[in-house]
Amino acid sequence: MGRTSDTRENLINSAIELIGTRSYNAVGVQELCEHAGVKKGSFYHFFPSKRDLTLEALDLIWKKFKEDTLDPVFNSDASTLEKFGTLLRTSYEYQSSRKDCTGCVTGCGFGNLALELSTQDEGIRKKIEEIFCEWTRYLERVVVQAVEEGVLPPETDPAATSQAMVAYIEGMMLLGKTFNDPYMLKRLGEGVLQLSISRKETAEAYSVG
Amino acid sequence: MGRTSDTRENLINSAIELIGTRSYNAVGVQELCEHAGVKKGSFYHFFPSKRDLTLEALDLIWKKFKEDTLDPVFNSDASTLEKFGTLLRTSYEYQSSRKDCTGCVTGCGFGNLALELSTQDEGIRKKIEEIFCEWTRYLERVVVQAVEEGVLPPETDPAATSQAMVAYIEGMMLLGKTFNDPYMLKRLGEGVLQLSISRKETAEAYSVG
DNA sequence: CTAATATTTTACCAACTGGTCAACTATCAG
DNA sequence: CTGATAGTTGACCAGTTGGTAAAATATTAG
Repeated sequence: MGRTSDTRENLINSAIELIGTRSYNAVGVQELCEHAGVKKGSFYHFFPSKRDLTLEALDLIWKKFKEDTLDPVFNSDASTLEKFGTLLRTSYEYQSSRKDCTGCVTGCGFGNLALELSTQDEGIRKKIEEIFCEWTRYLERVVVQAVEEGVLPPETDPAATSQAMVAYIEGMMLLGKTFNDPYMLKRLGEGVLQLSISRKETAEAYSVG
Repeated sequence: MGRTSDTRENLINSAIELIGTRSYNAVGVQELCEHAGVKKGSFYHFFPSKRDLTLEALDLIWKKFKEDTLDPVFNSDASTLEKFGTLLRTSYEYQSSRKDCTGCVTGCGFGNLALELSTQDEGIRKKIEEIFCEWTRYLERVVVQAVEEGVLPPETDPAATSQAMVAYIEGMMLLGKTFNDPYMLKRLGEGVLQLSISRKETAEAYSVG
């Protein structure tokens, strides 16, 4: 019954586009509405607040990232080396295209919002934490596979290593954005494989002082 | 001649404290003034804009970080392993204390502002880029030393490796903030040493597809 | 003691913030 | 054709945003 419309989706996509290239606080409800071709009243018909829109936008980009990148890459029968390589290359190409059309390397939408809002909005922080956890689990499976293939050493701790990889990838995106240089991702990408952490060895190495 | 005051310093310190625990856009000029015990007119007597205050705040935290952490650690005659270990432990302890007194892991002030403002303010982006460059140079010297000590393999590329380390540390801080868990830094810290990149080997490993 | 100067204060601004509400309109199921 | 329902609209709100300008007040060097 009643009318149907794609206003809801338009608003979510506008949020992804605008907040993704600038920041949460730099984009107002007004601008979001103008970009979506919608009046402010409609905004609050669909979303109780800007924050709730953002939460849904996070869900959507994570879903898309899984469908478009993570699943195709990690469900393929490629070697682990190829899988990591493809993931990194995809990130590089995406940031490259962002720079071409917006003038800026925009970085990772999750990392961006995490640093801007984690200390101020527990709900958003929690959501991104969960996304990072899921992402880590994706990588963990490949790390296990890599150990089986002999690409990573047998003492490798898959949980620690995959989390370190997520950290490294986020740091890579952060530097790419800071230097506004997509090529940074290409160069840094070469380091991910180095991150295989074997608990026993390294834990001791640092317990000085 | 004329009056003297510490209003300027107070404002810079307020900016470090407030923007550092929240975000640039979440803290207004008004609040900055209240925290510094100063009227808004005084603010604009010393700084042409909030942005300029922020630029100076960045200078100060970088200067302090060098004096309090980087210089003491890296000019010591400790082994490279101890140097990296101390740097990491200092980060952990600082974020730990932040959590104790603010309730939040606040992360790296440079990374925070970089992700929030890089696409919107070229001057701030450039300043943080320069800071990351200087930081990389600090680490590079230690990487060279580590190669000499035999802690890192002789094929190590010091420039690439030190940059990868900065990326990794920033990613570590990002995850620490996202999970609001200082212990994350402790666990992830164990991975830095793995990052020694030898150009020839890894570059080829990824040139698939 | 004075005069030049540095700092502080007060009052003000237009533009914008996120958000509300009630009236209005299009649309779909029966 | 009707009525319930879903979506749209525009006017409105109080509070805040970054920033301005001029008058008032300390302070210090000479």
